Amino acid sequence: MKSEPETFSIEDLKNRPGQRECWDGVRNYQARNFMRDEMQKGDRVLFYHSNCKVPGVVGLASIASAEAYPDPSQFNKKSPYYDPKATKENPRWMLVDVAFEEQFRQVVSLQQIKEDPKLEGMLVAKRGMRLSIQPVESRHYKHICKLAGLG
DNA sequence: GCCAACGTTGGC
DNA sequence: GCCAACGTTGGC
Repeated sequence: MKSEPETFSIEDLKNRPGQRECWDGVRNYQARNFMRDEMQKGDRVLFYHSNCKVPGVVGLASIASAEAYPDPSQFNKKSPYYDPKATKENPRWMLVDVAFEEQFRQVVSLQQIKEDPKLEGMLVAKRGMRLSIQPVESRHYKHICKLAGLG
């Protein structure tokens, strides 16, 4: 899951009460569908910092909600994520809660990901891939953890 | 700050 | 339903 650290960083997640937060503001259907249809409580997440000095995976999180539920910010007129076409009866945007697990001592940078043959095919390294939530293959996940120095 | 790639919008 | 125009993402 990608986030711009200036907006919401892994440190922010770590410092939230209960070290968890709802992943609001996703306004892309494909990303929404991943949260709604693919994610289950306890699933591990690679936390990725984008649009920053060293983009890359900065730590681990996990899915903390039993299932996806409507993103409250879509109903909030004061929110930058407000969606006038969404109604409570027919919400358009769903989210999951995410819990902090680990912060890597060192970022596994996008450049590292691109250069490592064992990470070949990772979506995040593909040209033009902007999707903010992406599936990660188990072998890629494991290798990222290894690079980060985790057992 | 540039700009390529992509997603969404809306006129027709 | 096509597609041009526009807005956003995000690496560089």
